[in-house]
Amino acid sequence: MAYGRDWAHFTRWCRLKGVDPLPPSAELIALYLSDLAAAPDGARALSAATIDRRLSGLVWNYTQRGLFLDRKSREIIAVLTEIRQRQARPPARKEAIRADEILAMTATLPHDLRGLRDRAILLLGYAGGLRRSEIVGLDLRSGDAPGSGGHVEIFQGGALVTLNGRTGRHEIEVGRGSTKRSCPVHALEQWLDFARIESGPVFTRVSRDGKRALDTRLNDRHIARLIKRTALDAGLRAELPEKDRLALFSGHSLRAGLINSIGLDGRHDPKSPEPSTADAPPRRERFRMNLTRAAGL
DNA sequence: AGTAGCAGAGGCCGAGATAG
DNA sequence: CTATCTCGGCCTCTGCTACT
Repeated sequence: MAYGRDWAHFTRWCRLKGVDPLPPSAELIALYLSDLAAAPDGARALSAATIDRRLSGLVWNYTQRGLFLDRKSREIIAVLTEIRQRQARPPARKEAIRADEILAMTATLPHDLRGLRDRAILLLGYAGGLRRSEIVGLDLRSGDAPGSGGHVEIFQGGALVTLNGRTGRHEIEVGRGSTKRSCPVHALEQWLDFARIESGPVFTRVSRDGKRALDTRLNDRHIARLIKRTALDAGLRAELPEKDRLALFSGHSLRAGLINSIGLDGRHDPKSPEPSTADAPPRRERFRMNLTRAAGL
């Protein structure tokens, strides 16, 4: 339970201040919260959202002890409002990546097995607007390999990515790109072919010499590192210092990039009505919304 | 609308494999 | 052997979403 750590942190703070965490006192909590926002003794200042969540943790902990902390008390409301006003700023956004930048990034990859894999990851992730965890969770065929979060099927017209999300499954159609160099489906086929992958995790580890595909699923952390490294190598935003450039690109950038380039609102809408299937061609032949072309690949 | 809870993202560090 | 590289484990922070 993550709330256990909230409690531990709070009681440590109380010890340092020489006060008793029990019984709950709104004044004490308010003091604690404002300390979190003020970054005491060199610690990093927490954001209002985190402080809010910490407060939830404390309320929960008090409740577990049969006690009641009123989070709506005047003192707490006042300090939270003050923190929010002080920190008011537009939410931090990761830099979105454009299609030409993705191509520049893939161009920095070598032509060994690892390079094929990473190229497929970048292009597929970008064209499908996938999260890093969604990318590494993909299986070939619908299987239940450990850690599976969905699967991908390849057809003539493109690839169909099916994600098993928390809120149900949804499908993403990834069409073919305008050229082989920019085509996510081609990159995927190349990787699967040379890695001799016929089932199980789509993206696996590669031996260090880049000649053999291993059978363990890739960790999602690799995606984040891949994006940052290739963005640096490709010289994107070269006018910024390296530290800023690293902070700018994250594993989220693939998703954000697609959203920008085709103007979606950032979420797949599972409630949007499926087109009538009465006389539509079979699902796998449709690829009605070519995200790949829309994304500029 | 506000809250609780979940899960995604990044930092740090170390394990394991391989190159020299 | 040591150096280097890739990647995963574990942690914290925080954004997102379901629930009330």
